[in-house]
Amino acid sequence: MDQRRVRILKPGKEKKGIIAYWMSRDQRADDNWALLFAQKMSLASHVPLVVIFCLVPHFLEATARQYLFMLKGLQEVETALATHNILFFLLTGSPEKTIPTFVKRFDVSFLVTDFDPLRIKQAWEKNVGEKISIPFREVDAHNVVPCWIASPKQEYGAHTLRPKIRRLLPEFLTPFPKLQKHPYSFRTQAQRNNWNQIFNGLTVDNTVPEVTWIKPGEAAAKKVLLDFLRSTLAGYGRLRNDPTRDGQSHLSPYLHFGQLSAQRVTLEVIRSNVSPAAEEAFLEELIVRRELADNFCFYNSSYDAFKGFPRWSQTTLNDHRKDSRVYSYTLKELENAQTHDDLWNAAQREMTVKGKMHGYVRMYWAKKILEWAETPEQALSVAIYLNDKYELDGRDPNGYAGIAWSIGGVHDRPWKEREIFGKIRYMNYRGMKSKFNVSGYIKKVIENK
DNA sequence: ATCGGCTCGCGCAA
DNA sequence: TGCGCGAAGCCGAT
Repeated sequence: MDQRRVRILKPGKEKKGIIAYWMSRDQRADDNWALLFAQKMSLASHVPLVVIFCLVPHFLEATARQYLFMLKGLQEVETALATHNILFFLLTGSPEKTIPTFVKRFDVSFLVTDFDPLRIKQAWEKNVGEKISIPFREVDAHNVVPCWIASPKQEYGAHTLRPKIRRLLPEFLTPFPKLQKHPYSFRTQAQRNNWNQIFNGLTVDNTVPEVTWIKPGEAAAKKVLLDFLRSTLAGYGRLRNDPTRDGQSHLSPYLHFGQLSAQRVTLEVIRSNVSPAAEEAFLEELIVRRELADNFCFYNSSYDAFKGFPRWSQTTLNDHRKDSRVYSYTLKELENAQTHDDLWNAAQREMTVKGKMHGYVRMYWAKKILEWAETPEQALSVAIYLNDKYELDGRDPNGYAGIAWSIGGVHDRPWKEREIFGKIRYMNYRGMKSKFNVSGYIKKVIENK
């Protein structure tokens, strides 16, 4: 494995004792560079390997929809790890407490975690590091090109990140070694996790129910990937922006929870021998756009705030604060899809019912919130609130970057100045109608197809 | 249907 | 210092 994937969070020499991988963003047994790295270290030291996951109650306001998708995936991870002689611990509570306690209790000698650019994970890592005295490593198991290697700074747009990724891709797009059956067993009194008890004990928002059109877990993810390669990839470039067609990959929930590796998807797409145009269109989204979102969140800690917008955008939005808003809605009205705009209502309804709004409509949806909100700050917080509450892949850098693009011109350029938006790119109903069959989309959402 | 202008600033060439 | 060009568009002219 390329050592540039690994960052040293805490240096130090390894003592005797087991090695632990604190799994967080990359919730899978296969194709996981953080797990593979932890196993390599354990094999070199001839010690057992364990995997820990910290279940945080009320994580960033996540709902039953997201918790159940995640936990069912983790249940599968436990089984897969067990066949490799690796124990899986599900701890409940804040990682800042549970991880150091675990390290002490089981004499962990070396700690590995996976990379996540969001503030909360970065803070957890910092606080865990301060409370332990063993070496601590972070592995970027999510991106094909590790975030800090792709670029050392916040990029201005896809066009500045793209050439950097392209140059490094041959170095990082390598096949995955197989996880080995671990030869060193961990003897402990720890009992297997009681999943029913975990599901029933959840004290999260139950008003947002599970969805059934997409199944959680690594096995389901691989099946969806196969279906995509077989039937959708060839037309991806042509159909992905038409929400009345089934032209998307549907992989984002799996990628978000790390139930599927973007690098695995890339390898399979290339192996599929699809046309170069379709391959390029899809890899642009899968790699360049996703890794740009990680870059944005990692290097801009205000990724969900007005002050995280580029200067020109803050200036122009400030110039238009006093513009009169023609429409205005309460959060409840928005949440219940009760606006005058039937396309917007359909988009909102698609999200609340399916847990996934079509990518192209998402831009329109967020820009309308800016148009109707009293301030850009309110627009931002409402869009993030709704996205994180209903989307299966809420709380993802992709979501924050997408909303910042729509409302704050992040990774975009200025356009013709107008009311409220200032120089932020404008989108309207007329434009949507010229791009796809709006009434067909609305009908499709209402019929829940 | 198609085209240019809108408007900012990076990044590279010179 | 100059210049080309960019994540998803709009608008008006032709």
